[in-house]
Amino acid sequence: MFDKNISQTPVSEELRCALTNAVRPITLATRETLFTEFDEGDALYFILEGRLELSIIVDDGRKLGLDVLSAGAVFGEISLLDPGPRTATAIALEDCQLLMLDHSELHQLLEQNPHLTIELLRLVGKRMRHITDQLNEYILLPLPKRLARKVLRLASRSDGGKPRLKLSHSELADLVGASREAVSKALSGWKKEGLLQTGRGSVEVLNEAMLRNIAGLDP
Amino acid sequence: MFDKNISQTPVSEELRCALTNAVRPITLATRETLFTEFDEGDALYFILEGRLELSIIVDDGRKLGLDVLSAGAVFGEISLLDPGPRTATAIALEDCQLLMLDHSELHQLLEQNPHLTIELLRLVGKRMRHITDQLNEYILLPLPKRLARKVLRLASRSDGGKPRLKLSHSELADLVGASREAVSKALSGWKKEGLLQTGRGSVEVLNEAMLRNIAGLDP
DNA sequence: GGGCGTCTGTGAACTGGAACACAATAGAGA
DNA sequence: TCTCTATTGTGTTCCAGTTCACAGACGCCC
Repeated sequence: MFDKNISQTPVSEELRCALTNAVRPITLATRETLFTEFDEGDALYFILEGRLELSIIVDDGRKLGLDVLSAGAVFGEISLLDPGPRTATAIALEDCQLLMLDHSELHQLLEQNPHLTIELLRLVGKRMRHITDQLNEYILLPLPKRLARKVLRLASRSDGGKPRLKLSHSELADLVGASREAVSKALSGWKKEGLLQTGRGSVEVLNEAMLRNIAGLDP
Repeated sequence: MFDKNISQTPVSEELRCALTNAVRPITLATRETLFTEFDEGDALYFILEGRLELSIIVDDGRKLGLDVLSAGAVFGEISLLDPGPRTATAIALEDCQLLMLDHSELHQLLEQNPHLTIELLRLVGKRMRHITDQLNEYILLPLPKRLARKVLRLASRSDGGKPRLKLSHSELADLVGASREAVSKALSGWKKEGLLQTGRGSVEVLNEAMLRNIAGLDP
Protein backbone atom coordinates (compact mmCIF):
# COMPACT_ATOMS: atom_id res chain seq x y z
CA MET A 1 0.00 0.00 0.00
CA PHE A 2 2.50 2.52 1.08
CA ASP A 3 5.99 2.96 -0.09
CA LYS A 4 9.04 1.60 1.56
CA ASN A 5 11.87 3.91 1.73
CA ILE A 6 11.80 7.59 1.13
CA SER A 7 15.47 7.39 0.38
CA GLN A 8 14.64 5.26 -2.64
CA THR A 9 13.05 8.22 -4.33
CA PRO A 10 15.31 11.20 -4.90
CA VAL A 11 14.37 13.84 -2.38
CA SER A 12 16.24 17.08 -2.50
CA GLU A 13 18.39 18.12 0.44
CA GLU A 14 16.20 21.15 0.72
CA LEU A 15 12.97 19.19 1.09
CA ARG A 16 14.59 16.75 3.46
CA CYS A 17 15.91 19.56 5.59
CA ALA A 18 12.67 21.52 5.56
CA LEU A 19 10.81 18.38 6.61
CA THR A 20 13.21 17.69 9.41
CA ASN A 21 12.64 21.11 10.91
CA ALA A 22 8.87 21.08 10.64
CA VAL A 23 8.53 17.83 12.43
CA ARG A 24 7.83 16.38 15.88
CA PRO A 25 9.13 13.13 17.41
CA ILE A 26 6.88 10.24 18.50
CA THR A 27 7.67 7.06 20.41
CA LEU A 28 5.68 3.84 20.10
CA ALA A 29 5.92 0.60 22.08
CA THR A 30 5.52 -2.84 20.54
CA ARG A 31 1.91 -3.61 19.70
CA GLU A 32 0.88 -0.04 20.34
CA THR A 33 -1.64 1.41 17.89
CA LEU A 34 -0.70 4.71 16.26
CA PHE A 35 -4.06 5.21 14.60
CA THR A 36 -7.06 3.17 13.57
CA GLU A 37 -9.04 3.07 10.36
CA PHE A 38 -11.73 5.78 10.45
CA ASP A 39 -9.86 7.81 13.08
CA GLU A 40 -9.68 11.43 12.12
CA GLY A 41 -6.14 12.53 11.38
CA ASP A 42 -4.11 14.95 9.34
CA ALA A 43 -0.54 13.96 10.00
CA LEU A 44 2.17 12.16 8.10
CA TYR A 45 4.76 9.94 9.77
CA PHE A 46 8.34 9.04 9.04
CA ILE A 47 9.89 5.95 10.62
CA LEU A 48 13.29 6.45 12.23
CA GLU A 49 13.47 3.08 13.89
CA GLY A 50 11.35 -0.06 14.26
CA ARG A 51 8.74 -1.84 12.15
CA LEU A 52 5.07 -1.10 11.81
CA GLU A 53 2.13 -2.77 10.07
CA LEU A 54 -0.63 -1.10 8.08
CA SER A 55 -3.84 -3.09 7.82
CA ILE A 56 -7.54 -2.82 7.22
CA ILE A 57 -10.40 -4.78 8.71
CA VAL A 58 -12.66 -6.33 6.11
CA ASP A 59 -16.41 -6.47 6.61
CA ASP A 60 -16.50 -9.94 8.11
CA GLY A 61 -13.90 -9.01 10.71
CA ARG A 62 -10.90 -10.50 8.99
CA LYS A 63 -7.73 -8.48 8.97
CA LEU A 64 -5.96 -7.77 5.72
CA GLY A 65 -2.38 -6.60 6.11
CA LEU A 66 -1.44 -4.00 3.54
CA ASP A 67 2.22 -3.56 4.20
CA VAL A 68 5.00 -3.80 6.74
CA LEU A 69 7.07 -0.65 6.95
CA SER A 70 10.50 -0.22 8.43
CA ALA A 71 12.98 2.56 9.08
CA GLY A 72 12.97 5.16 6.35
CA ALA A 73 9.34 4.70 5.34
CA VAL A 74 6.76 7.47 5.22
CA PHE A 75 3.04 6.87 5.61
CA GLY A 76 -0.22 8.59 6.41
CA GLU A 77 -0.05 11.00 3.50
CA ILE A 78 -3.69 10.55 2.52
CA SER A 79 -4.93 12.26 5.65
CA LEU A 80 -2.12 14.77 5.44
CA LEU A 81 -3.22 15.94 2.01
CA ASP A 82 -6.93 15.53 2.56
CA PRO A 83 -7.70 15.70 6.27
CA GLY A 84 -10.33 13.12 7.20
CA PRO A 85 -10.66 9.54 8.35
CA ARG A 86 -7.66 7.25 8.13
CA THR A 87 -7.94 4.56 5.49
CA ALA A 88 -5.94 2.00 7.44
CA THR A 89 -4.79 1.04 10.91
CA ALA A 90 -1.14 1.41 11.94
CA ILE A 91 0.25 -0.84 14.66
CA ALA A 92 3.85 -1.10 15.86
CA LEU A 93 5.39 -4.54 15.41
CA GLU A 94 8.38 -3.42 17.46
CA ASP A 95 9.31 -0.37 19.52
CA CYS A 96 9.36 2.54 17.12
CA GLN A 97 10.74 6.05 16.80
CA LEU A 98 8.75 8.25 14.44
CA LEU A 99 8.66 11.79 13.20
CA MET A 100 5.32 13.47 12.60
CA LEU A 101 4.26 16.30 10.30
CA ASP A 102 0.72 17.64 10.41
CA HIS A 103 -1.46 19.44 7.95
CA SER A 104 -0.93 22.97 9.25
CA GLU A 105 2.81 22.44 9.40
CA LEU A 106 2.70 21.28 5.80
CA HIS A 107 0.83 24.41 4.76
CA GLN A 108 3.34 26.62 6.45
CA LEU A 109 6.17 24.71 4.87
CA LEU A 110 4.72 25.01 1.39
CA GLU A 111 3.94 28.68 1.78
CA GLN A 112 7.53 29.33 2.69
CA ASN A 113 8.90 27.12 -0.08
CA PRO A 114 6.35 27.11 -2.90
CA HIS A 115 8.56 25.33 -5.37
CA LEU A 116 8.72 22.32 -3.07
CA THR A 117 5.14 21.51 -3.95
CA ILE A 118 6.06 20.27 -7.37
CA GLU A 119 8.47 17.86 -5.83
CA LEU A 120 5.83 16.81 -3.36
CA LEU A 121 3.36 16.20 -6.16
CA ARG A 122 5.83 13.91 -7.86
CA LEU A 123 6.30 11.99 -4.63
CA VAL A 124 2.57 11.58 -4.37
CA GLY A 125 2.39 10.41 -7.96
CA LYS A 126 4.98 7.76 -7.23
CA ARG A 127 2.99 6.66 -4.24
CA MET A 128 -0.18 6.30 -6.30
CA ARG A 129 1.76 4.33 -8.85
CA HIS A 130 2.93 2.01 -6.14
CA ILE A 131 -0.57 1.53 -4.76
CA THR A 132 -1.99 0.52 -8.11
CA ASP A 133 0.88 -1.90 -8.58
CA GLN A 134 -0.12 -3.49 -5.31
CA LEU A 135 -3.68 -3.81 -6.54
CA ASN A 136 -2.30 -5.97 -9.30
CA GLU A 137 -0.58 -8.24 -6.86
CA TYR A 138 -3.56 -8.75 -4.64
CA ILE A 139 -6.22 -9.58 -7.14
CA LEU A 140 -6.78 -12.56 -9.33
CA LEU A 141 -3.40 -14.11 -8.71
CA PRO A 142 -3.29 -17.62 -7.24
CA LEU A 143 -1.99 -17.89 -3.72
CA PRO A 144 1.52 -19.19 -4.50
CA LYS A 145 2.19 -16.25 -6.80
CA ARG A 146 0.89 -13.72 -4.33
CA LEU A 147 2.88 -15.30 -1.54
CA ALA A 148 6.10 -15.52 -3.49
CA ARG A 149 5.80 -11.87 -4.48
CA LYS A 150 5.08 -10.74 -0.97
CA VAL A 151 7.99 -12.69 0.44
CA LEU A 152 10.34 -11.29 -2.16
CA ARG A 153 9.13 -7.76 -1.68
CA LEU A 154 9.35 -7.81 2.08
CA ALA A 155 12.51 -9.88 2.30
CA SER A 156 14.52 -7.85 -0.14
CA ARG A 157 14.42 -5.01 2.30
CA SER A 158 16.61 -6.66 4.85
CA ASP A 159 20.32 -5.95 4.78
CA GLY A 160 23.35 -8.14 4.24
CA GLY A 161 23.46 -11.81 3.19
CA LYS A 162 20.44 -13.74 1.98
CA PRO A 163 17.15 -11.88 1.94
CA ARG A 164 15.24 -12.59 5.14
CA LEU A 165 12.03 -11.53 6.74
CA LYS A 166 10.80 -11.68 10.28
CA LEU A 167 7.12 -12.64 10.17
CA SER A 168 5.14 -15.65 11.34
CA HIS A 169 3.05 -17.68 8.92
CA SER A 170 -0.15 -16.12 10.18
CA GLU A 171 1.18 -12.60 9.76
CA LEU A 172 2.15 -13.52 6.22
CA ALA A 173 -1.31 -14.99 5.69
CA ASP A 174 -2.86 -11.66 6.67
CA LEU A 175 -0.59 -9.90 4.24
CA VAL A 176 -1.54 -12.03 1.25
CA GLY A 177 -5.19 -12.39 2.18
CA ALA A 178 -5.08 -16.15 2.69
CA SER A 179 -5.41 -18.67 5.52
CA ARG A 180 -2.51 -19.51 7.77
CA GLU A 181 -2.70 -23.16 6.71
CA ALA A 182 -2.44 -22.36 3.02
CA VAL A 183 0.65 -20.26 3.67
CA SER A 184 2.23 -22.99 5.79
CA LYS A 185 1.63 -25.56 3.06
CA ALA A 186 3.13 -23.40 0.34
CA LEU A 187 6.15 -22.45 2.43
CA SER A 188 6.89 -25.98 3.54
CA GLY A 189 6.63 -27.14 -0.05
CA TRP A 190 9.22 -24.57 -1.10
CA LYS A 191 11.33 -25.49 1.89
CA LYS A 192 11.46 -29.12 0.73
CA GLU A 193 12.56 -27.95 -2.70
CA GLY A 194 15.33 -25.94 -1.10
CA LEU A 195 14.01 -22.58 -2.22
CA LEU A 196 14.00 -21.20 1.26
CA GLN A 197 14.76 -21.89 4.88
CA THR A 198 12.27 -21.21 7.62
CA GLY A 199 12.62 -20.70 11.33
CA ARG A 200 10.15 -19.74 13.97
CA GLY A 201 8.81 -16.41 12.77
CA SER A 202 11.29 -15.98 9.98
CA VAL A 203 11.90 -16.91 6.36
CA GLU A 204 15.18 -16.83 4.50
CA VAL A 205 15.21 -16.94 0.73
CA LEU A 206 17.84 -19.36 -0.60
CA ASN A 207 16.97 -19.51 -4.28
CA GLU A 208 15.75 -16.09 -5.22
CA ALA A 209 15.74 -16.74 -8.96
CA MET A 210 13.47 -19.75 -8.65
CA LEU A 211 11.14 -17.91 -6.32
CA ARG A 212 10.93 -14.99 -8.72
CA ASN A 213 10.01 -17.53 -11.32
CA ILE A 214 7.15 -18.86 -9.24
CA ALA A 215 6.08 -15.29 -8.61
CA GLY A 216 5.87 -14.83 -12.37
CA LEU A 217 8.36 -11.98 -12.34
CA ASP A 218 11.11 -11.17 -14.85
CA PRO A 219 10.23 -13.75 -17.51
CA MET B 1 -9.69 3.07 -9.42
CA PHE B 2 -10.14 6.64 -10.45
CA ASP B 3 -12.71 9.07 -9.31
CA LYS B 4 -15.94 9.78 -11.05
CA ASN B 5 -16.83 13.34 -11.22
CA ILE B 6 -14.57 16.25 -10.59
CA SER B 7 -17.68 18.30 -9.91
CA GLN B 8 -18.32 16.12 -6.89
CA THR B 9 -15.32 17.58 -5.15
CA PRO B 10 -15.34 21.31 -4.63
CA VAL B 11 -13.01 22.87 -7.17
CA SER B 12 -12.59 26.61 -7.10
CA GLU B 13 -13.70 28.69 -10.05
CA GLU B 14 -10.13 29.80 -10.34
CA LEU B 15 -8.71 26.31 -10.70
CA ARG B 16 -11.46 25.28 -13.05
CA CYS B 17 -10.83 28.32 -15.20
CA ALA B 18 -7.07 27.95 -15.19
CA LEU B 19 -7.44 24.31 -16.19
CA THR B 20 -9.79 25.14 -19.01
CA ASN B 21 -7.29 27.52 -20.52
CA ALA B 22 -4.28 25.26 -20.21
CA VAL B 23 -5.94 22.43 -21.97
CA ARG B 24 -6.22 20.80 -25.40
CA PRO B 25 -9.18 18.96 -26.95
CA ILE B 26 -9.08 15.29 -28.02
CA THR B 27 -11.58 13.19 -29.95
CA LEU B 28 -11.90 9.43 -29.61
CA ALA B 29 -14.00 6.94 -31.59
CA THR B 30 -15.75 3.94 -30.05
CA ARG B 31 -13.31 1.16 -29.16
CA GLU B 32 -10.36 3.42 -29.78
CA THR B 33 -7.49 3.11 -27.30
CA LEU B 34 -6.31 6.33 -25.69
CA PHE B 35 -3.33 4.75 -24.01
CA THR B 36 -2.13 1.32 -22.93
CA GLU B 37 -0.63 0.09 -19.69
CA PHE B 38 3.15 0.67 -19.77
CA ASP B 39 2.87 3.40 -22.42
CA GLU B 40 4.88 6.42 -21.48
CA GLY B 41 2.70 9.42 -20.78
CA ASP B 42 2.50 12.61 -18.77
CA ALA B 43 -0.98 13.92 -19.45
CA LEU B 44 -4.23 14.10 -17.57
CA TYR B 45 -7.63 13.85 -19.27
CA PHE B 46 -11.04 15.26 -18.57
CA ILE B 47 -14.12 13.69 -20.17
CA LEU B 48 -16.53 16.10 -21.81
CA GLU B 49 -18.65 13.47 -23.47
CA GLY B 50 -18.82 9.67 -23.82
CA ARG B 51 -17.80 6.71 -21.68
CA LEU B 52 -14.40 5.12 -21.30
CA GLU B 53 -13.07 2.05 -19.52
CA LEU B 54 -9.88 1.76 -17.50
CA SER B 55 -8.49 -1.75 -17.22
CA ILE B 56 -5.37 -3.75 -16.57
CA ILE B 57 -4.27 -7.05 -18.03
CA VAL B 58 -3.42 -9.63 -15.42
CA ASP B 59 -0.51 -12.01 -15.92
CA ASP B 60 -2.52 -14.85 -17.40
CA GLY B 61 -4.02 -12.57 -20.01
CA ARG B 62 -7.32 -11.94 -18.29
CA LYS B 63 -8.60 -8.41 -18.28
CA LEU B 64 -9.58 -6.75 -15.05
CA GLY B 65 -11.75 -3.70 -15.48
CA LEU B 66 -10.98 -1.00 -12.95
CA ASP B 67 -13.65 1.52 -13.65
CA VAL B 68 -15.99 2.95 -16.24
CA LEU B 69 -15.79 6.71 -16.48
CA SER B 70 -18.29 9.08 -18.00
CA ALA B 71 -18.63 12.79 -18.67
CA GLY B 72 -17.09 14.91 -15.95
CA ALA B 73 -14.47 12.38 -14.89
CA VAL B 74 -10.74 13.08 -14.73
CA PHE B 75 -8.12 10.38 -15.10
CA GLY B 76 -4.46 9.84 -15.87
CA GLU B 77 -3.17 11.90 -12.96
CA ILE B 78 -0.53 9.37 -11.95
CA SER B 79 1.53 9.96 -15.07
CA LEU B 80 0.75 13.67 -14.89
CA LEU B 81 2.32 13.99 -11.46
CA ASP B 82 5.06 11.44 -11.98
CA PRO B 83 5.83 11.08 -15.69
CA GLY B 84 6.39 7.44 -16.57
CA PRO B 85 4.53 4.34 -17.69
CA ARG B 86 0.75 4.29 -17.49
CA THR B 87 -0.65 1.99 -14.83
CA ALA B 88 -3.77 1.09 -16.82
CA THR B 89 -5.24 0.97 -20.29
CA ALA B 90 -7.93 3.44 -21.36
CA ILE B 91 -10.38 2.44 -24.10
CA ALA B 92 -13.40 4.37 -25.35
CA LEU B 93 -16.69 2.53 -24.92
CA GLU B 94 -18.40 5.19 -27.01
CA ASP B 95 -17.31 8.18 -29.06
CA CYS B 96 -15.64 10.58 -26.65
CA GLN B 97 -14.69 14.21 -26.37
CA LEU B 98 -11.79 14.81 -23.97
CA LEU B 99 -9.62 17.62 -22.73
CA MET B 100 -5.95 17.01 -22.10
CA LEU B 101 -3.44 18.66 -19.79
CA ASP B 102 0.19 17.64 -19.88
CA HIS B 103 3.03 17.81 -17.41
CA SER B 104 4.73 20.94 -18.73
CA GLU B 105 1.40 22.75 -18.94
CA LEU B 106 0.77 21.78 -15.33
CA HIS B 107 4.12 23.18 -14.28
CA GLN B 108 3.44 26.46 -16.01
CA LEU B 109 0.03 26.63 -14.45
CA LEU B 110 1.36 26.04 -10.96
CA GLU B 111 4.17 28.51 -11.35
CA GLN B 112 1.69 31.17 -12.30
CA ASN B 113 -0.76 30.27 -9.55
CA PRO B 114 1.29 28.81 -6.70
CA HIS B 115 -1.56 28.69 -4.23
CA LEU B 116 -3.47 26.34 -6.51
CA THR B 117 -1.08 23.58 -5.59
CA ILE B 118 -2.54 23.18 -2.15
CA GLU B 119 -5.91 22.66 -3.69
CA LEU B 120 -4.42 20.22 -6.13
CA LEU B 121 -2.78 18.29 -3.33
CA ARG B 122 -6.11 17.93 -1.59
CA LEU B 123 -7.66 16.65 -4.80
CA VAL B 124 -4.91 14.09 -5.07
CA GLY B 125 -5.46 13.07 -1.45
CA LYS B 126 -9.12 12.48 -2.18
CA ARG B 127 -8.19 10.39 -5.15
CA MET B 128 -5.86 8.22 -3.09
CA ARG B 129 -8.58 7.84 -0.52
CA HIS B 130 -10.90 6.63 -3.23
CA ILE B 131 -8.39 4.17 -4.60
CA THR B 132 -7.84 2.53 -1.25
CA ASP B 133 -11.60 2.29 -0.76
CA GLN B 134 -11.74 0.42 -4.01
CA LEU B 135 -9.10 -1.97 -2.75
CA ASN B 136 -11.52 -2.89 -0.01
CA GLU B 137 -14.24 -3.69 -2.48
CA TYR B 138 -12.14 -5.88 -4.66
CA ILE B 139 -10.53 -8.11 -2.13
CA LEU B 140 -11.88 -10.77 0.11
CA LEU B 141 -15.53 -10.01 -0.53
CA PRO B 142 -17.72 -12.78 -1.96
CA LEU B 143 -18.91 -12.29 -5.50
CA PRO B 144 -22.51 -11.20 -4.76
CA LYS B 145 -21.30 -8.40 -2.54
CA ARG B 146 -18.71 -7.23 -5.03
CA LEU B 147 -21.22 -7.35 -7.84
CA ALA B 148 -23.96 -5.54 -5.94
CA ARG B 149 -21.53 -2.80 -5.01
CA LYS B 150 -20.26 -2.40 -8.52
CA VAL B 151 -23.75 -2.25 -9.96
CA LEU B 152 -24.81 0.34 -7.42
CA ARG B 153 -21.73 2.41 -7.94
CA LEU B 154 -21.90 2.43 -11.71
CA ALA B 155 -25.67 2.67 -11.98
CA SER B 156 -26.06 5.55 -9.62
CA ARG B 157 -24.22 7.69 -12.09
CA SER B 158 -26.96 7.60 -14.67
CA ASP B 159 -29.52 10.37 -14.68
CA GLY B 160 -33.29 10.44 -14.23
CA GLY B 161 -35.59 7.65 -13.09
CA LYS B 162 -34.32 4.32 -11.76
CA PRO B 163 -30.57 3.85 -11.68
CA ARG B 164 -29.46 2.04 -14.81
CA LEU B 165 -26.24 0.93 -16.35
CA LYS B 166 -25.30 0.00 -19.87
CA LEU B 167 -22.93 -2.96 -19.65
CA SER B 168 -23.10 -6.58 -20.74
CA HIS B 169 -22.69 -9.41 -18.25
CA SER B 170 -19.20 -10.12 -19.47
CA GLU B 171 -18.15 -6.50 -19.12
CA LEU B 172 -19.52 -6.57 -15.60
CA ALA B 173 -17.63 -9.80 -14.99
CA ASP B 174 -14.39 -8.09 -15.97
CA LEU B 175 -15.18 -5.26 -13.61
CA VAL B 176 -15.71 -7.47 -10.58
CA GLY B 177 -13.01 -9.98 -11.43
CA ALA B 178 -15.34 -12.94 -11.88
CA SER B 179 -16.57 -15.22 -14.66
CA ARG B 180 -19.38 -14.21 -16.96
CA GLU B 181 -21.46 -17.20 -15.85
CA ALA B 182 -21.20 -16.34 -12.18
CA VAL B 183 -22.37 -12.82 -12.91
CA SER B 184 -25.26 -14.08 -15.02
CA LYS B 185 -26.37 -16.42 -12.26
CA ALA B 186 -26.30 -13.75 -9.59
CA LEU B 187 -28.12 -11.23 -11.76
CA SER B 188 -30.84 -13.61 -12.83
CA GLY B 189 -31.35 -14.61 -9.22
CA TRP B 190 -31.88 -10.99 -8.28
CA LYS B 191 -34.10 -10.51 -11.29
CA LYS B 192 -36.38 -13.29 -10.08
CA GLU B 193 -36.58 -11.63 -6.70
CA GLY B 194 -37.58 -8.40 -8.38
CA LEU B 195 -34.50 -6.48 -7.29
CA LEU B 196 -33.66 -5.46 -10.81
CA GLN B 197 -34.64 -5.66 -14.43
CA THR B 198 -32.21 -6.69 -17.13
CA GLY B 199 -32.14 -6.17 -20.85
CA ARG B 200 -29.53 -6.92 -23.45
CA GLY B 201 -26.50 -5.01 -22.26
CA SER B 202 -28.28 -3.13 -19.53
CA VAL B 203 -29.35 -3.43 -15.91
CA GLU B 204 -31.95 -1.35 -14.13
CA VAL B 205 -32.06 -1.33 -10.34
CA LEU B 206 -35.62 -1.65 -9.04
CA ASN B 207 -35.05 -2.21 -5.34
CA GLU B 208 -32.02 -0.18 -4.42
CA ALA B 209 -32.44 -0.61 -0.67
CA MET B 210 -32.41 -4.39 -0.87
CA LEU B 211 -29.45 -4.37 -3.20
CA ARG B 212 -27.53 -2.12 -0.83
CA ASN B 213 -28.35 -4.62 1.85
CA ILE B 214 -26.85 -7.46 -0.17
CA ALA B 215 -23.84 -5.25 -0.81
CA GLY B 216 -23.41 -4.93 2.93
CA LEU B 217 -23.68 -1.16 2.80
CA ASP B 218 -25.40 1.23 5.22
CA PRO B 219 -26.24 -1.27 7.95
C1' DG C 1 -37.96 -12.17 -43.12
C1' DG C 2 -34.17 -15.21 -42.65
C1' DG C 3 -29.52 -16.00 -41.27
C1' DC C 4 -25.76 -15.01 -37.84
C1' DG C 5 -23.20 -13.30 -34.29
C1' DT C 6 -23.44 -11.63 -29.79
C1' DC C 7 -25.71 -11.96 -25.47
C1' DT C 8 -27.96 -14.61 -21.83
C1' DG C 9 -29.59 -18.69 -18.92
C1' DT C 10 -28.40 -22.93 -16.68
C1' DG C 11 -26.74 -27.26 -15.82
C1' DA C 12 -22.47 -30.64 -14.53
C1' DA C 13 -17.91 -31.54 -13.25
C1' DC C 14 -13.78 -29.84 -11.18
C1' DT C 15 -10.73 -27.35 -8.02
C1' DG C 16 -8.21 -23.89 -5.12
C1' DG C 17 -8.38 -22.58 -0.86
C1' DA C 18 -11.08 -22.03 3.60
C1' DA C 19 -12.42 -24.24 7.85
C1' DC C 20 -11.83 -27.56 11.11
C1' DA C 21 -8.99 -30.72 13.74
C1' DC C 22 -5.06 -32.34 15.76
C1' DA C 23 -0.10 -33.47 16.46
C1' DA C 24 4.47 -32.01 16.94
C1' DT C 25 7.81 -28.35 18.05
C1' DA C 26 10.30 -24.74 19.75
C1' DG C 27 11.06 -20.99 22.52
C1' DA C 28 10.42 -17.96 26.60
C1' DG C 29 10.05 -17.64 31.14
C1' DA C 30 9.92 -19.55 35.97
C1' DT D 1 15.09 -28.11 33.61
C1' DC D 2 10.20 -28.00 33.05
C1' DT D 3 6.01 -25.65 31.76
C1' DC D 4 3.12 -23.23 28.85
C1' DT D 5 1.93 -20.88 24.93
C1' DA D 6 2.53 -19.50 20.16
C1' DT D 7 4.10 -21.52 15.99
C1' DT D 8 4.20 -24.93 12.49
C1' DG D 9 2.98 -29.36 9.70
C1' DT D 10 -0.69 -32.04 7.56
C1' DG D 11 -4.87 -34.42 6.67
C1' DT D 12 -10.06 -34.10 5.80
C1' DT D 13 -14.15 -31.99 4.53
C1' DC D 14 -16.63 -28.46 2.19
C1' DC D 15 -17.90 -24.83 -0.82
C1' DA D 16 -17.72 -20.68 -3.85
C1' DG D 17 -16.62 -19.91 -8.13
C1' DT D 18 -14.32 -21.54 -12.50
C1' DT D 19 -14.58 -24.22 -16.74
C1' DC D 20 -16.86 -26.56 -20.07
C1' DA D 21 -20.94 -27.35 -22.70
C1' DC D 22 -25.06 -26.22 -24.69
C1' DA D 23 -29.70 -24.01 -25.65
C1' DG D 24 -32.49 -20.23 -26.28
C1' DA D 25 -33.07 -15.15 -27.48
C1' DC D 26 -32.49 -10.83 -29.10
C1' DG D 27 -30.78 -7.51 -32.65
C1' DC D 28 -28.86 -6.52 -36.80
C1' DC D 29 -27.79 -6.59 -41.56
C1' DC D 30 -28.38 -8.31 -46.16
